[in-house]
Amino acid sequence: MARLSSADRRAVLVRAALRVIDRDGVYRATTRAIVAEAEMSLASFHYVFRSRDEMLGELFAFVVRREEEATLAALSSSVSIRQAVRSGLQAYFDLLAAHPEREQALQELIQYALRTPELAALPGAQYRRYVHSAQTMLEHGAELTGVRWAIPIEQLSGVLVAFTDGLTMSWLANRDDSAAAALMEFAADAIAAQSVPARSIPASDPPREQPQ
Amino acid sequence: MARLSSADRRAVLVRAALRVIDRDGVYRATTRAIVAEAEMSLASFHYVFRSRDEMLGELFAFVVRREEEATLAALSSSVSIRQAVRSGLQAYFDLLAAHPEREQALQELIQYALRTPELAALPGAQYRRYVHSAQTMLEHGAELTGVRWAIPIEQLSGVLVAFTDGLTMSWLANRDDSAAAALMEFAADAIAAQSVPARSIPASDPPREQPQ
DNA sequence: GTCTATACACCGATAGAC
DNA sequence: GTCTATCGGTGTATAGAC
Repeated sequence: MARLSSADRRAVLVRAALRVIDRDGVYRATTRAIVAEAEMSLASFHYVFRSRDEMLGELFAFVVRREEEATLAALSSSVSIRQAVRSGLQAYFDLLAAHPEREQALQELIQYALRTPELAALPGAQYRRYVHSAQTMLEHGAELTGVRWAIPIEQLSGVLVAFTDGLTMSWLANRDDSAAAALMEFAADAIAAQSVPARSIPASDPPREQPQ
Repeated sequence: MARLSSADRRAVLVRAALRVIDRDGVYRATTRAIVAEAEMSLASFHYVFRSRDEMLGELFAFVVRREEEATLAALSSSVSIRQAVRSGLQAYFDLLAAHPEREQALQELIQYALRTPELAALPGAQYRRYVHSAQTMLEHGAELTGVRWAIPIEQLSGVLVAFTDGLTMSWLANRDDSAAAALMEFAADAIAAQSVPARSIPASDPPREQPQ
């Protein structure tokens, strides 16, 4: 194998490991399988990574970053906030349907990290980043469509993330596209119901639920 | 070890395996660790189970059954349907908070089963059972509080399961009780909003959400 | 820096004594 | 029916030649 800088070799190995994990699962992504995928020797792995777990930590960060970028890019122009939320969910679902192995791999990585003391803090951090992304989308969507949120935005972001988690779990389990669509319709309705026109005086009959 | 019937020995091993999985994860629940936990010899394991995967299949069925019974038992008497849904969610959450290892173990088992051809059908079946449980609860709750559902019950059951999945994922990641409570409030509102009084004439302003 | 060869632990599963 | 002993294989990680 050609001479590579340490950073380059780490990146090559992380990408190779990701292909193995997508294909065969975290459990089978052994150091041997990874270096075979990357077409390099086993010793080269341990020349740039102290351990397999160290590599998995770097891989986890890479995956979270990639996922974040993909979903944030999906903010389309919409006339209503309901439509904006709905199409944001659709963009996520399209990603899920196009690469189910990736989402499954991410779930496995979360479980693995939770069981590994050295990596146990990563899932919490990843989750906070997702909530933050959701918050950005909700704020931006509200601004674009001229509404504001009637309940605290942090709370609503958590709800949106929970919806996408639930969507992911159920679709991975049954691959039922129409059930997924129904769930997204429901979620878009329920979230949009928490919006009020941006310039209106706060209603005396306060927020909670029901039409917009 | 005393002589046991095959069925008894299988049950003993399944329960021991469950303790190991709760404590150390599916990945570390090796045949050796399991028989050590059960205080029997390795050969006894293979006397009653053809393979480790065969045992895990039996264990998976056991866990799904246990989970189902626990949630179905939680249907309390409530005056409003919102309150009924809310307390149903609370009952599930109490279970989750009391035994987080169990839910984490279940997630791992699902991932493992999806990667194992012999067990790949189990998660789908488990998911259908959950949706069915949710449907039973929603039907029963509606009956008790004198309402009916404005959208198809299968659809609403899927939503409820998605909420519990999202609740599970987020709480396992951040252990934030108040965020979990906020999510449950939101879910109870959103689901109860799909109910109408049982004896009323269907509203002319029809029940949000598309028919399927 | 990169390789081959190997150490050493542990895996699932089985043979064969009792 | 239950055990000890062991097989063949694979895991992570490292030693040492080049």
